[in-house]
Amino acid sequence: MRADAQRNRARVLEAAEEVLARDGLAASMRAVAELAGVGVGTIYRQFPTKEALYQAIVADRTRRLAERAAELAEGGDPGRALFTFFAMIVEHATTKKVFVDALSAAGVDPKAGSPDLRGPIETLLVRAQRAGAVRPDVGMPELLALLSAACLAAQQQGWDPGLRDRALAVVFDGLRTQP
Amino acid sequence: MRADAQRNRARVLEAAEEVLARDGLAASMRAVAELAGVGVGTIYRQFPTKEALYQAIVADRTRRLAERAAELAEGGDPGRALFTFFAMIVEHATTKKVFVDALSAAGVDPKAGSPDLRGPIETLLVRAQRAGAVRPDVGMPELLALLSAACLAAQQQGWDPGLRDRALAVVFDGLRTQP
Amino acid sequence: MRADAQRNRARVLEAAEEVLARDGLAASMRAVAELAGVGVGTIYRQFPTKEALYQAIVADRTRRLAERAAELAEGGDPGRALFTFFAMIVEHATTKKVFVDALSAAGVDPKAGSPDLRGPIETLLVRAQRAGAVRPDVGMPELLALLSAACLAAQQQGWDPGLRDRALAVVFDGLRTQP
Amino acid sequence: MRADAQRNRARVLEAAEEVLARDGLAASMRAVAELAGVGVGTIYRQFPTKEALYQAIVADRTRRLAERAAELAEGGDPGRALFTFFAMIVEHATTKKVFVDALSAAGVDPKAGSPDLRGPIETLLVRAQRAGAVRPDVGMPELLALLSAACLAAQQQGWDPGLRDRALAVVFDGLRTQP
DNA sequence: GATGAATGAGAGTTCATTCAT
DNA sequence: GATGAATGAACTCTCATTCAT
Repeated sequence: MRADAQRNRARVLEAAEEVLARDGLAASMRAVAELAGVGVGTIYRQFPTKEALYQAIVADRTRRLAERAAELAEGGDPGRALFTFFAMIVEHATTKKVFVDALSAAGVDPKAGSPDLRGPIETLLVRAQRAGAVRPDVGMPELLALLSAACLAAQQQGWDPGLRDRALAVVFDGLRTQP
Repeated sequence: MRADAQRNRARVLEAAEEVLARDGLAASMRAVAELAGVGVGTIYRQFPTKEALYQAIVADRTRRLAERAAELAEGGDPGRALFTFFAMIVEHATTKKVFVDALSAAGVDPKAGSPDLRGPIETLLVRAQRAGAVRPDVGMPELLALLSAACLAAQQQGWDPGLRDRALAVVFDGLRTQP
Repeated sequence: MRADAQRNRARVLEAAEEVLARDGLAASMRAVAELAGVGVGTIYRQFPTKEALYQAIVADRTRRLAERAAELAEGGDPGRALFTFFAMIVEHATTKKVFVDALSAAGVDPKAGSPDLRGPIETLLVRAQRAGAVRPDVGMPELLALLSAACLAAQQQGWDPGLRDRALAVVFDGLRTQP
Repeated sequence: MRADAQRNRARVLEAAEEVLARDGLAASMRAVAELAGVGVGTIYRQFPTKEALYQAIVADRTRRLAERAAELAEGGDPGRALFTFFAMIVEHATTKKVFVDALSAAGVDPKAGSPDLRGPIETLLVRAQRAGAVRPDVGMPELLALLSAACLAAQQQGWDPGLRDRALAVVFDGLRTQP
């Protein structure tokens, strides 16, 4: 791919995230193009469809999160690692507001359930359970469900850091091995 | 208001809920009108705007849920009452799928945070805390945040009853007074 | 159908014929709407698709021509009747220029082959053959082929009346019973 | 012109004919470029405009047909020569379907009237009339009109060989010296 | 000279909203 | 009061054409 094409692709993705965050699902391709400073045709060269653009955003973001998960899985306190990742991903959702629902409504699993992320998260969960930090009867489905729920609510209602901490504290307590 | 106008209002609200549930945000006024068996003009006579129609649905639904909360607050096990109401509202979200995001994306607070519901929920929470069934350091903000989160995720991802139970079990454990 | 809707439908059809004649296949719905003095939405209310509009024009025109054919079939010189109708239809194509190709390219049979017209034309042909005015070995397929050909060329190249007469004279001589 | 440029020009013309035949008027430059195995820019270097490309195709084809006409004019039965050429050109139109209308709709005279072909055809006509095979009162305008008509209809409606023969038989009979 | 990425006007179509019937 | 025909802005997407690489 040519250098300019690559640069434009990046600009489009960035702009699309921002516009999606502002306008939600109703975001128009024209708005994305204007923010990116390119013509609409340029977007369509890279992403044949509006939905394809959305999916590309998800994929991009998922990849970055998966990397962070892998890092966390390699060292330190297993329980802490899982909770840290959980909190991090929710914080992410808050920052890049509105984007989760846009995507999931577009038929894309919200990031947590996205295939690439399942593996890394499962690793974190299993490690935490082996270390006795998390109840052994908690499975991936409910963990992902809770994660998605927190992401959705955080971004849609704009959880501030304090609220996020308090809400997640409840969830983490529920996940912890009960004495 | 004339009798037929009142009947029409009810039919429109009912149809709007169903169409919203089916088509999500993209629901068109025409579709609502057709299902209700009225002309689009008739809708506009009652609801000046699409958004006004949505808000009316929320209000309608909120009112009914508030009634249920009040009933629950009057008798029985206080802890059980809170959790029952919590679960009930999430189940509701699953059934009337897609409608939460449609509304919240339209600028309407998801039902849980809606003013009319705050009071009844607070009553349930305070009672449960007084009875020692729920941790005293849990406040309304995080309770509502968790409730919204569960509703959003449940309806957007179609939580089945089993998943709902397991996910809520974690949250409820986190809310319960820790030994 | 309401009176105003009917009036608009007629205006749209008329405008569409004219625009099609001017711009050919590339005619835009917006151009039709502007000439008709209505909004584009008004067109779409009556004709769900650009192609549907085109087909409606064909149907309209076919119906009118079929009526003329029926009239001709009822009296007078059978040979003359066939040739008169043939010439009339070609003249028609010249006047309402470009519309034939627009339609046929849109997948619609050029008027001559259009189902409603087959019957009336066959009647004229058979009568002319029985009267000995037209060669008995000429069949409908080639008659329609020649008719279509003349229509297409007449409208696409704007045959003037003199040219039309001379070209059709050749065809008619070829159709006539050879001595 | 460099050798590779010349080769590209040929490839583009060939591809353009094929694409035009397949997609008709809606043929896109991109499709032509892809089939030719060149970039779109390469086409634009040789043909400043889409229409220029179309005209070049016509010119190319006309030149080849003119050569055939000249060959036919040199020997054999004059009447037969005219009719043979007439039939040949119509068959051509059938094979390279859709292309005639694409061109003529683009404002290009259908091949028969194209300047380069007028001369050769006139030669054939005059020879046939001198030999007494064709009526002396038939002029070039109506001959070209009939030829165009047959070409247009043949390609637009996909005349099969049998239909072509029967339709042309009528025209040829009309052209022949009447006893 | 060749390439194909970028452009942006313009295409068909939809839909919230208005208003004559 | 009810109706649904009319409106036209806005949408997604295409494609002839230009120009940096």
